[in-house]
Amino acid sequence: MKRAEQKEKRRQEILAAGLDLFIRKGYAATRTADVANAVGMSEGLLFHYFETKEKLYLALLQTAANGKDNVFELKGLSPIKFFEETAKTILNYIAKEPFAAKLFVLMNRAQYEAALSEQVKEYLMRRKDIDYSVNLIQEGQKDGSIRAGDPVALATAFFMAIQGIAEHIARHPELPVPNPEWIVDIIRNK
Amino acid sequence: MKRAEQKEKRRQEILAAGLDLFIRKGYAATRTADVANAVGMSEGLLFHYFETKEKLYLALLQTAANGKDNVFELKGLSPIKFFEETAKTILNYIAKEPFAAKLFVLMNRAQYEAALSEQVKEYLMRRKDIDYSVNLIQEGQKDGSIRAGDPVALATAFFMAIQGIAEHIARHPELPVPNPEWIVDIIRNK
DNA sequence: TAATTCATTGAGTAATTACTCAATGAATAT
DNA sequence: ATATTCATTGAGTAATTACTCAATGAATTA
Repeated sequence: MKRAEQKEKRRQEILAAGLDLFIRKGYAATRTADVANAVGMSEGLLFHYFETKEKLYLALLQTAANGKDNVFELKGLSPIKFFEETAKTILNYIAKEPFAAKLFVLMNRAQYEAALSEQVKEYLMRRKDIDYSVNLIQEGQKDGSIRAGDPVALATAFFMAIQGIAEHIARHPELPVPNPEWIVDIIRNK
Repeated sequence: MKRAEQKEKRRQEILAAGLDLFIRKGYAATRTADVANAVGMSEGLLFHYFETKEKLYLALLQTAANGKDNVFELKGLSPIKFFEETAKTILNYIAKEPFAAKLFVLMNRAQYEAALSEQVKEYLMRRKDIDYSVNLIQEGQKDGSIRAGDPVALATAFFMAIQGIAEHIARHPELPVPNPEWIVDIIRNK
């Protein structure tokens, strides 16, 4: 069974190289030749592993979607705890799992990337995190744990702050990762 | 002088359409045909106004660079005041001047966009805002206005949070804009 | 009015690039 | 040992796309 192992290993190499290039240069600007080059294989061979460039992208999105589900298995927590755990989970991932961090970036970017088929768009988060958390924000405002203000604006600020930080750190893994509690202070009532 | 006025007006239309598409789809994915279409002109005519797609991009970057200089005429303020003014200025721009907001997004994205010539790269911010503000963070930590923690991580958190929020709002102008003070609370000492 | 400038178009071109495919040889199975 | 599978290559193709250019007619100038 050596062949199957090797094949899977090669597949993962392509996925990693593709992910890195996609989040750095964007989907459209990433050439299949670039990906093949990064892995150290001929361009032709790439298509032995993934039928099309878009299917490579799709495979990454599916992986990301699965990971994201896990991150958001955080229901049932008190409002402020939910946001604390969310920030902590995502930023910890970024520090310890660069691949996961890049997937997070890819996932959020995918919404805006053009030139993607309908099939791909099915895998996109429709900013459910924000929708869901708007309710939580309102609860938190009632129990006094979250500051006053427009709940949508608060949710946007929280998630987009994490998004901005995650994008930057995913591209510059050498930089120190901010403390998740700092981000929670965007919405926390003091 | 009607001709010159019309020409300048048309030029601005192209710049606006290009900017919107560039920040939505990215430079590489934006077709010159898309831009022409958005303005309502033939693709050929576009090249009567801008020699190349890249020179259109460059023109936008130059505009952005000028605007940015103004935003960062904020030296001489106390550390925490600097960050308060920075957050306020940028987020106010986003609310009131969509064009300026999109320029801000473009500017920050440009660093990562591939397929750009050396000429373009001269116009890119080298994250001077972060470099400069690391010193300010340290001062603020001494005078007690800014919380303890790695200054680079704090500066990253602050600017990347603004970046993430700005990107999102520039693309969804209908959403409520977060209060700048919330963002400053990322770094503020309480 | 006549001459001239120039905005505008649409068809065409050269370059790029995602993807194909026939050929090869090394690993695996028999 | 022989046959077979399949990873791998590199040359080739069709499609896309940035950009060109000759032609046109409307606005401007003389």
